[in-house]
Amino acid sequence: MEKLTQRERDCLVAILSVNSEFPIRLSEIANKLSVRSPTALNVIKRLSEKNLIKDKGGMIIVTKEGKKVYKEIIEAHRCFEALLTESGISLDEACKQVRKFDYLIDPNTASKVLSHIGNPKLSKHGRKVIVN
Amino acid sequence: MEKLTQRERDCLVAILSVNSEFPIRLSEIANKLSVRSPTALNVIKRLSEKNLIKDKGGMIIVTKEGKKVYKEIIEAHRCFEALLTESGISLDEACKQVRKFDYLIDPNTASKVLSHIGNPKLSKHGRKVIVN
DNA sequence: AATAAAATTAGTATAATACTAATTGTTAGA
DNA sequence: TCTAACAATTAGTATTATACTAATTTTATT
Repeated sequence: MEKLTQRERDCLVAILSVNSEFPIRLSEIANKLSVRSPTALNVIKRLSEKNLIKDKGGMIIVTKEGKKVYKEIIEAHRCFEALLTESGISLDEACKQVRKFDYLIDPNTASKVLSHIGNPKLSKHGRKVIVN
Repeated sequence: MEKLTQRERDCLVAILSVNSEFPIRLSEIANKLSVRSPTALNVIKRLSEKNLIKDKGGMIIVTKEGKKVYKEIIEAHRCFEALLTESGISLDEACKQVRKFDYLIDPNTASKVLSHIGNPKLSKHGRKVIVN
């Protein structure tokens, strides 16, 4: 799998972190990324070229590969977010920090570290560990 | 401080990780980064623009700020490298992985995590924790 | 001084990022 | 159904980081 950029990571996470059952809109993505829609569309195109999403009748569909990559990012995120909160960093700050590198962590590495720190499922604040 | 890129990070680390007392040569930097000299020179120029290094009579001098940034990278590197090796990842692999994100870690975050995991000075292999 | 090695300049290219302006498409209300 | 509003897309431009080759200049070493 080709490496993602920070923007591509944020975009993929934005697409898959929607609560609603409706597929996310481009304008909503643009909003979440704080860019204009042509810029968002550009990121979308790159994610498509990397086969992480597909355009299915005007709708953004995340591919199997895309879901896999997303899960790996989430696992790495959870892992390091937990580490940071356990080190005394606030959940918000931890999330903000970890976003900058979770997508760079090798999945195998994340999984080993996650075991090492005891597979945390919840942040120590009792809040479910959220990615975005 | 402006954010560094991966290349700029590698370059700064290369410059300051030389054993010899002689200032590093451009060709040596190019070699370490596996790029041609014009490319290396380009990175050097960007580091200069960010006031991390200076050209002092044809010699590359690292500024106070550059040394500070370097130390922060090293601390973050040591911190996460230790975490990874403690999780059962080989030192070589840990180093390789951590290089990809150590320069993105907030120094304050690194310092807190470092305390949390017990301020490791040595890798569990008994080798001094090396950055490059 | 002559040659070899190193550094630099000039020129080109690509990928990622981001914008505006203009156009096309869609949709919901009158 | 028509149209106004909103959404998506295209076209065009710009910047930054990255990287190359070829040519030139500078610096060392015999």
